Amino acid sequence: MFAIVDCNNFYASCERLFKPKLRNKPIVVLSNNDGCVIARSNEAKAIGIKMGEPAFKIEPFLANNDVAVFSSNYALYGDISERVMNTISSVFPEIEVYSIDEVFIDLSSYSMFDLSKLCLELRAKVFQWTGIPVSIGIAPTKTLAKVANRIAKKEFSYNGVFFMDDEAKRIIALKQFPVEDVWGIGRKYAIKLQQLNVKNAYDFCKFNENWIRKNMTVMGVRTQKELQGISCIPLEKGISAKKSICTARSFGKNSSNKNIISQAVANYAARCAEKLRKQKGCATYICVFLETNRFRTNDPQYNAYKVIHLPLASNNTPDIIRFALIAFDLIFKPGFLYKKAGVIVSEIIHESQIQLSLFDNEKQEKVKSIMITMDRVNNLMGRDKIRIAKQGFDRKWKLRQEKLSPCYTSRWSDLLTINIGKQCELLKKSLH
DNA sequence: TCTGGGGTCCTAGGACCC
DNA sequence: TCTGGGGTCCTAGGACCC
Repeated sequence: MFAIVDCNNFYASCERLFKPKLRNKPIVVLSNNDGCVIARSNEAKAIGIKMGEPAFKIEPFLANNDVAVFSSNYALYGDISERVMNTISSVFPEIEVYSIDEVFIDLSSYSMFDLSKLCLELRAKVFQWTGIPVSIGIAPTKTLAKVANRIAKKEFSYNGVFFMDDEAKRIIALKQFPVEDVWGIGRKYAIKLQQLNVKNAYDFCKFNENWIRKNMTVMGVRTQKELQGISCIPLEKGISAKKSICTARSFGKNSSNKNIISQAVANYAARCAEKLRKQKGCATYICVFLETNRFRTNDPQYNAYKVIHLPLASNNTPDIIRFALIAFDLIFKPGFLYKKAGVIVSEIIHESQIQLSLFDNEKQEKVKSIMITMDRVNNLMGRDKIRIAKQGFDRKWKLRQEKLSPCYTSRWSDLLTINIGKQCELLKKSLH
């Protein structure tokens, strides 16, 4: 048996945590650059705000409906996520953290009869300890657990926990579950399937396996088996090292200025190097890409990328920046208004496995110790306190984040202050 | 004016080998 | 008249997830 715990409207719930006034009010959280809606509270969903909607298109609507709008605050969400995960693993040690707001639990060592009760208790505990509401789906496979989770979330009578514990429940659930919502079936496959009259998860379960294998690869077959109740996707414990790492951003303002964009690229490269060091990996390839704004169809368009094979796999910031800028120089063309740039590092090997060269080992060691010191200082004093000159100082390319909430739990200066005296007065009043 | 960012996995097909 | 059979490796592109 597996469970999946999914935080309800996670980013919106995080924003609400420290602003009780927002209870029962519509909230949306925007993507980087305040671009699109990426999270909505139930109230926001109810008034018809769509996922992925560009913010500028619905600005008047948001204002008229008194919707609280936030820029995304990943420092806050990451920290709250960690608290949720820690709470869950204090109860169930066998977990797989699947995303910032989802976690799978292996329940095979528990008695079937206790599962509902245990999960209801877990849900209450997470809410009490972190303030985040969650939904829990329990089923014999991960894919079915995802289905169960959806039911737990939608049918309020289940109190946030739905246990698919027999065949009848499985069939009823699958029959009412749209095929496009199945975990592993995306938009493209859904369209093909619907054309063949496969409308819900139950139809898919019964559908021709050969067709699925041919058109959806073994991944599709695996999904089908999982829906039939045959577990094919095991729980993955531990954090696996990334095979590629990408840092890419749209600029707050389009730019054609080579200097400004190269600073942005240097900064993305620096982020990649940091992420590499964090997982003790060294990259063999580095790729830099540039994009103009594809929505401005009247503007001249130019998209380009360049991959460079590093002479020696590396994770030190000066190296990564240097090669990123070489690649950048090769693709940059003047005269275009650039919207976005990014750096991807790939073919990542463990730092202990780098092929050392004959002569410059001493230098390598030196750079390595500089990086360790730099990371330590920056962790303590704030990102980029020590940086490479190429990263620049004015940060003209930076994101637009006009509605950023405080980092309540991860920055000293943003801690909430509570006026106890006033709270006591209010409490007394309410008791009378 | 304004439209996100970060990943994984699989396969077909080409190039090459004997 | 007739033109084999078996393999590996790499990459681009397409699908998916949050």
